[in-house]
Amino acid sequence: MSTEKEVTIYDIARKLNISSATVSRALNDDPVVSKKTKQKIFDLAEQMGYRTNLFARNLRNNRTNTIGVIIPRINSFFMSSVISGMEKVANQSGYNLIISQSSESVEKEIKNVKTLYNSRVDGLLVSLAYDTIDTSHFDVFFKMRLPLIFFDRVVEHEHATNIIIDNRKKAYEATQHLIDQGCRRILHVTAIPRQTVYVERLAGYKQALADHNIKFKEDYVIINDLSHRAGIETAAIIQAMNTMPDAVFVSNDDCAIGCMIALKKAGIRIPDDIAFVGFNNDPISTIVEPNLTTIDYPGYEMGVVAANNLINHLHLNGVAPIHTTNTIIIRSELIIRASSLKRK
Amino acid sequence: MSTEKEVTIYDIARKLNISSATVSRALNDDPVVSKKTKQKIFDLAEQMGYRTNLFARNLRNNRTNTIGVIIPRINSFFMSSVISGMEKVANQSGYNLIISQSSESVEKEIKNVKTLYNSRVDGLLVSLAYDTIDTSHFDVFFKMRLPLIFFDRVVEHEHATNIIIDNRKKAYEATQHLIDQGCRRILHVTAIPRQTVYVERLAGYKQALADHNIKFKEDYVIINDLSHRAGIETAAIIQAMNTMPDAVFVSNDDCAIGCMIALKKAGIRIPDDIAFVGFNNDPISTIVEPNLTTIDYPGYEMGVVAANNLINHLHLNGVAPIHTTNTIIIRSELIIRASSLKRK
DNA sequence: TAAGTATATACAACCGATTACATATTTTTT
DNA sequence: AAAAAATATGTAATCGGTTGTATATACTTA
Repeated sequence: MSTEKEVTIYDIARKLNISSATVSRALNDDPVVSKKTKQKIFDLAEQMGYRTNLFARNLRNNRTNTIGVIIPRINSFFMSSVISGMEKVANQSGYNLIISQSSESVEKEIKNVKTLYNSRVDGLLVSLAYDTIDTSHFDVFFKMRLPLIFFDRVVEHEHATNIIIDNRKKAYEATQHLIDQGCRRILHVTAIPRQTVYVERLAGYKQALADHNIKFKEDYVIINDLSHRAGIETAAIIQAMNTMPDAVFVSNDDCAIGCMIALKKAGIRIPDDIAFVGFNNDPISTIVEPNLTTIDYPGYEMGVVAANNLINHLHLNGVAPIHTTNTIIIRSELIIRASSLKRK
Repeated sequence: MSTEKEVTIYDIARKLNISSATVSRALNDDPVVSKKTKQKIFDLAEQMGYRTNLFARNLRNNRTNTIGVIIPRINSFFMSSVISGMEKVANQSGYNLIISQSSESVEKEIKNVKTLYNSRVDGLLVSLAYDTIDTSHFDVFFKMRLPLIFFDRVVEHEHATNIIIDNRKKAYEATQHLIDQGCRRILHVTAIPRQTVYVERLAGYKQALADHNIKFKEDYVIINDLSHRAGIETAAIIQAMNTMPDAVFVSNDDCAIGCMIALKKAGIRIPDDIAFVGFNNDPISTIVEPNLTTIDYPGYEMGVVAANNLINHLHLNGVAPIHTTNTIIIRSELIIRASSLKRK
């Protein structure tokens, strides 16, 4: 075994006594090259173990066939499903994915944008960090007319497409479902309503209450980081209340389950004393007892749609500017399980 | 807003009336360039919004600062943790990660290797697909002396480093623990012992039985794909047995939990009738009731170690050939929870 | 001050593919 | 058989950095 020198089109050209231009054309299947020559070139390339030097190509073409992805964190069921979907689509279309995590911090997100910009990705798929409000760090992309798609945690932007689910409607449905079960004191546990997702969910929750003549109470909204641990803490808060709620609608399954388990340990019956609805439809929602009612948030599909959309746009190459489609709403669904069924 | 032309070192050189070579050297902080000139160049580069063209650089340097990752599937807790760890390390060292999924198929894996090879990744981090036995598709990498690290699903190879946990020992401990709890009819549910991981676990299981004078029975080993669904099917098999086992040691939490829940539904008490031990320490193992005894498999750490190792090797640039370290064993641990505690 | 050394900058080739344009070869038409 | 058209191939510039070598300038030293 020894390090082999890379084979170039020049090597092939020399051996066949033809010009490198012809080799290049042949390898790109240019119809202008005769079938005979093409075959010779293909065969020799194969035999010599030729592989395109993508830098040389990209340097000329000024395209990388690479898509940048920025997400808060990869290791949740939802996010890894999204990535899985994106990877599949990208791979099929000959694109590579460069994934970077913002770890929920704007600073890191800004750094990531810079890195990906310098890596000359052809476009960007982004789910915003927890505390991103100002999005001017993406301006470099808009300036260079590079397509950008936000998904899940999005922000309205004239030059970007958003891919989301109808958070308001689903939150409405979740709340209404609880009301239908006879609940009246419904708590909403969510993250700071800074990101649209949470604003919308809160709005849906409020609307459902209003539509059923239930008065909205400020202290029935609990704000935390939606972690499992936060769920446990929320359980303590609930137990300390004068009148306990009869239902809790949480913006994420992890947190919902943390809370549910803690309450169960304290002897509170789910759903009889307190009904629960989560959000995301993580696999854990079917493991916990009772199984958690939740909103199915199709991560894989979201990843597929986001990547497809970006790649389509890249192929149209500016023919259809990205702001023609502004928002894509993915189908999502309330899945009713035992944790919220008071009336069997 | 308008598409801006990219700024090159030539633009900077022209404006400052110096040569592009000096600009290039200055931007790479070459000590041969005077401080004054450097400052001028830095300032102008900043002001003009210069960014390095990585293709041009890579074309010259023949390095990409990119690491390829091939995994069976990203959307499991374990794998996404691994990736998370890799991404963190890579990002810190200025490397990009290109992740591709083999979807547990050799064919796809072969395709991925080719793609990554053509993308000129500097090295490869690989966890093998379910049915990969022959690994000759990695030969191109060895041939070009590109470093390759296997993790989790590994294969012995003279030129690759393996990063694993001590599967045999941990399986031994898990089995011994069950024996200590008084179990004697211990079932082992695992994948086809084709990949070392499963071979080792099976070996550890057998060894523990042997060391405690329990006769190994061929039909106490159940082979499936370790999915949740497979767990449910396994529950049916167990119930159909003449004498049911008093313990089950499963090679993965997902499958263990599927089986456990199905048995519970059938009225079998866990752990009193049948004790359970899983593998991986997925978050679900603390959600299910009773909580699942399992082996903590530190994915994040594994990702960190794998990426660190590869990058170290890249920086040493052949000084330390990769086969000097052949195997790295990550610490892992049996975590005892209620699902296996017969003696409280 | 002249020679010698150190420091700073410039020149130009190079990495490997792409492609507009020029030229050569073959085929078709008259 | 000559001209026209169609087809196939070649020439050379280009993308934007990097770097070995040459040259120019400043600083020591004798």
